[in-house]
Amino acid sequence: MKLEVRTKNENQKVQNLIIIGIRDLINYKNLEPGDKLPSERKLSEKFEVSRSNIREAIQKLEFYGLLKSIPQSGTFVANIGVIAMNGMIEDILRLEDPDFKSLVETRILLELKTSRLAALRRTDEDLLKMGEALNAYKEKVINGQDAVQEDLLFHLAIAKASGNSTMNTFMLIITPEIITNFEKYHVCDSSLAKNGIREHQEIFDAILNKDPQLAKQKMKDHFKVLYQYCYNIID
Amino acid sequence: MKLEVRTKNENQKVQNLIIIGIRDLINYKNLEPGDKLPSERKLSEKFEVSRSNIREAIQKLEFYGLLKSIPQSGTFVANIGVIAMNGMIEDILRLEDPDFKSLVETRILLELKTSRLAALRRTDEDLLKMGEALNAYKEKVINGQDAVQEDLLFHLAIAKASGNSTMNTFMLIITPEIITNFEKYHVCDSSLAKNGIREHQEIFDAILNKDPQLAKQKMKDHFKVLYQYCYNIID
DNA sequence: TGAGGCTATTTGGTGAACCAAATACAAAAC
DNA sequence: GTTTTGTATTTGGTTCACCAAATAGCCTCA
Repeated sequence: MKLEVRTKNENQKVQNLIIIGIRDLINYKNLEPGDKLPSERKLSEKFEVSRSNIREAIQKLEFYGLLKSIPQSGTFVANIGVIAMNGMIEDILRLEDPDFKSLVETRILLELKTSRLAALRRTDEDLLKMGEALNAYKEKVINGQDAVQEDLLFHLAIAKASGNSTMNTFMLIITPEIITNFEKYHVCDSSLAKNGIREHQEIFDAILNKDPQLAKQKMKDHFKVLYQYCYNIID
Repeated sequence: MKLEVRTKNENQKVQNLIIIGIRDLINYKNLEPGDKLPSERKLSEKFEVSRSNIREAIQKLEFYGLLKSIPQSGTFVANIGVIAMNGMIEDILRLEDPDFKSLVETRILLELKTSRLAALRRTDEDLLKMGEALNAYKEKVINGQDAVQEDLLFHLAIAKASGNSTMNTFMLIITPEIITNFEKYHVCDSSLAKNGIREHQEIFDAILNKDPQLAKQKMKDHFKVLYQYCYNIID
């Protein structure tokens, strides 16, 4: 087999072709949930790609919960039916990279909820962590330094305090992209940052006092400026 | 180097140790954003693990946007500062597996939004796909068959129509787990399913007529039963 | 006949060798 | 002194050979 170096884009294309192949295999061979896929070696032969490529594709489908690999045994179709399998694979194939606007939109949605949940569920330890993050943020802003990172870490602390691990994970996934774009577009400059201290403090207090409605409202206020700022940049 | 077979749990532990090692390296060596990490070989030597293990750990951090690998060049620290880096790595290490309750909670949050956005942004093509999914669902229910998959595919079609790729991705991530649990707990039995047709139709109509408020409300109604049902199971 | 154990094969996982692009560095050319 | 060119090294990616667990088939013995 000749050795090829592929660009990321080409690699993506190959992977998608393998995923299509696996989908067709499931359809054609009428594989039910729990059935075993052909071995990685056979698949690599059949699709005429390396075993690594096969493994990558399988890992991707495993990430989305469609397959399940078991060591020394085989790769199995997950416990969702063929219809859902086909639908989801189609969606995964067509999935596009997230744009900044969609990230901000999703962040706001998540955070209005996490702030509310945090007010309901926060433990004393959560509160301590949030306090630390808030102080780190304040200090930076007062010294006139850039505080985008500390800002986001405070928000992540809230997500953690929400007690919802899924939302916490999702916040972690979108945060780096948010930070990068904020720094790129100079969102959260010093003029915004001064209000930021007050707004963060208000959110913190509401969560401290276990007032979910107020926590959500204060988060909303906090995002109001940010949101408009972002949309001016984007549109 | 001796060959070991590790359980998934042990593997997780090793990976976490490597991630901690990388974090310490960044801190101790004061690596700034954009700086290059030691090569995979050197890291594998330093941490006394195989290069595969190093690559896995790097790929995980790359998934969360903290590192960036460039072929034939090196692995670089992402463009977020050391503070955010440390905070996020700590969060990633402590991240727990999502529980069903947190999944349902997140799903409801996402879908109230996607239905609203879909009503605002749906294209004719989106509508077509949603219609197809709805019909497939109806047919199954009328025939008295299990329709969990078709149910979820209709909801995924809405997520796609929302025009928000981030939310679409997140819905794809949680859907398989939702399906599995629903089938496990026999959520969406026939009694629920008959109301389901009407409720789905109402959501569809609201999106068709581009009425965001109604779409959200109908989605809320749809989840009301479901939500209580789930909570009875869980708690 | 069938239950238990033994062996050969198959499987996903792992590690080492290898690849080509990128980089670093020094020598040569101007 | 500066630029260019040639070469050796370094790098993440890729492939291949091997591992041990799991499995399947067969044989043995009761």
